[in-house]
Parts: sequence; C-alpha cells; structure tokens
Amino acid sequence: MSVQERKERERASRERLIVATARELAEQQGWDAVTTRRLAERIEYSQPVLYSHFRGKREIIGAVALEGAAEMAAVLRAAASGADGRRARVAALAHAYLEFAERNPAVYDALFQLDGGLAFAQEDTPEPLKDAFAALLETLGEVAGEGVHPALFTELFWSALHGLATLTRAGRLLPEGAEQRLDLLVERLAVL
Amino acid sequence: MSVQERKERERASRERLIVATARELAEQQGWDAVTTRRLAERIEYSQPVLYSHFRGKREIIGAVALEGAAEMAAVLRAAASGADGRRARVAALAHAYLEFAERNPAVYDALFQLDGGLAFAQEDTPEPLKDAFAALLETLGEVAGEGVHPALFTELFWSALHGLATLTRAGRLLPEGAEQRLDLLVERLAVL
DNA sequence: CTCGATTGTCTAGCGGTGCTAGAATCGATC
DNA sequence: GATCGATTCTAGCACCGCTAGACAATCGAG
Repeated sequence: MSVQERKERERASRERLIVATARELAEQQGWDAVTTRRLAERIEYSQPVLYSHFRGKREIIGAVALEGAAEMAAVLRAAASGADGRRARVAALAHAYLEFAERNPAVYDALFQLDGGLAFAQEDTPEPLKDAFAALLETLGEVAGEGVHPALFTELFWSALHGLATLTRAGRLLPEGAEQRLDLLVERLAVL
Repeated sequence: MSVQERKERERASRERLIVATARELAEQQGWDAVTTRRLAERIEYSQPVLYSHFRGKREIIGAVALEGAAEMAAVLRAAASGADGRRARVAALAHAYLEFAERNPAVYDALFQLDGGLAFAQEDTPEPLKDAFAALLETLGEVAGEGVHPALFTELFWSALHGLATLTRAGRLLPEGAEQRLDLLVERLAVL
C-alpha cells in the first residue's frame, strides 16, 4: 500500500501548492488576477487539475480563507498574551487585527469580502473560523461589562474592527486618524 | 435649438433608465446578474449604447452608488429629525442606517463593497457622498464627547455601523442579537 | 423635395472568464 | 514487456466586458 500512500502524499502536497500559489498571486496582484488559467500555469499543471482538488474557484478562495483564519487566530493570541492588563490586552488585540488585515489584504478579502462558500455563525462552521472568533472572545469577553453577553459584545467589537479595516483599505477614512480611532474604540466600547 | 434640446432630454431620460434598470436588476438577482448584455436587453437597446453613456460597467455601478448615497442621506436626516433628544436621535440614525443597508443591499454594495470608481475622503469626492457623511456628522458630532474631533468620531461610529451591516448580511453574526448589539453600540460609543 | 453629411445604433467579433467532456498518456501490476 | 486503470491534457462550451466598422435614420443646404 506504500504506492498509494505516496500518491496521496503527493496529492496533498499539490493541493497545498495550489492554495499557496493562489494566495501568493492574490497578494501580489489582487484576486482579480487569480484566474484558473494563470493559477494552473503557475503550478505547472493544466486547468482541469484544479478541479480534481476543488469544486471550483470559490472553494480555492475558501481554502485560502481557512488558512488565513488559522494564522489570524495565532496572531491575535500572540498579541493578547504579550500585553499586561485588560486595557493593554484589548488595545494590542485590536491593533493586531487591523495590522493583519492591512498586511494580508488578499487573505482578509478571502475571509470576509469574497464568497469562499464557507458557513458562518452556525453548526457547520469550519473549525479555524470558530477558533479565530474564539481568539477574539478570549480577550474581549473580559471587558464586555456587566450583564452583557461576552459573545455578543465580541461580535460588536469585531464588527467595529471589520468596519475600520475595510473602510480604511477602501480609502474611505482619513488615514491620519487611524490610531486615534482605534484608541477611542477601545476606550469607549470596552469596560476596562 | 428645440430639436437638440429634445434629444438631450431623451438622452438624459435613457441614462436614468439605464441606472434604474441596473439597480433593479441588482436588487432582484444580485450584481453578478447585471451583465452588459442583460442590461442592454432590459432597456431594449444594444450593448454599445451603454458605452455611449458610461465608460464601462464600473461607472454604471458608480451611478447607482451616487443615487443611493443621496437617498441614504435623506433617510438618515429624516430618521434623526423624527427623534427627540440626543440618545433617541443617535439610536434612530443607527437604526435607519442598518435598515437602509438591509433593504437596499445592492445599493449598499455599489456604495461600499464594489468598485464604482468613486473617490472618497478627498477633494474630488462627489457631492452626494460628502453629503451622506455630513448627514451622519450632523447627529453624531453632537455626541463625540469632549476633546474628540466630531469627524473622527463619526468615522469610527460609521465604521462600526458598516461592520455590523456587512457582517450581518454575510451571515457572520447571530441574527437574534441585532437589536442588542445596536443598543450597546449607541450606549457605549456615544457620549450622551 | 432631393441629396449629401452627420449622427446614432446595431451586428459581429475580440480576448478573456470559469468550467468540463473526451482523448491521450502515464505507470503499477501481472 | 503488455495490459489496463488512473491521471492528466487538449479542446471546447457558454458567458463576460468591451469595441470596430457597417448600417440606418435624421438633418441642413441647395
């Protein structure tokens, strides 16, 4: 059975290559540039090979999103654990979130702007997505305030971060106010 | 010169028809369904006619966005002026914003999710967009709090609303918490 | 009232997209 | 080394945004 195992390994490796290449191409030239033809060329296979791994382009986006969610969760936890005190932790978390969005725009788009065919806020939500939310919840749940459900507070705080991330990137907000907006958000929304 | 005037009127009327049809089609079946072919067929002209009015599809989206911005500004002002007291005004404004986004998803997408080729937060920003922001500012500027720049506070509050609007529509937030999230946002972020 | 010029609109087609049927090739097994 | 199943490729579909060039309708001058 070793032959079959080797084939499965190679297949899995090729799948990782597809996802990594899609992500790389998207970060370099935007998701519009990620066409099945270009992607196939970059991995040095023909187009139909992509469809033996994924149902379609949407699923490839979804795979990038899942990978990104796992990374984001790690980044958020690292930021939170590197700060002392509630206020500092929340500020570090918020800052890390926006920085992740800014440094990985294509991944952020895959997660929240594009249709990756992923389920959210329900039973069959993939684990990495639930975990990324959990990472937010761990820090934000502490500052929800009395009588406020931690998850609901986290949803609200997250929405604000998401709004800042997307509107900033779309050039809809004055760039010089970024830091002040973030301070204000932490100071006002969180019960410190 | 009456002939020329009539032609100009007819041309302007056809342009309105294009924008209205694009909007209608987008609300009915989503922006993906708004193709130049389908749009041309609906207005009973051939494709190239669209390009005698707009540089391309992006500009048509932009036209829908501008129309939507004007409507949104009116809706926001109406909501704010129909409430007494700061707290009620802010709550009414926020509620009206989210309701507009929910009831006009295609217009909201044209404004903030899709590329309509419009400038933002700078000199050459079209008037309706500046005015929609102004409508927010009129109510929110009052509750920025001491030492906080009203425009910056408005940007933050708007970001939170935008995040709630987009994440809600994408099914990323638990639907039953909508009202509570909104209450919390108003209560915490605004200085009442 | 006719005729040429101008304006307006359409047909047809370009290069691109996501995706797939069926041919061709590869490679493990006998 | 031949066979046969799994794998990969070639070629093509219907659709996309957009445009060149043919055509028709309209206008102004004689």
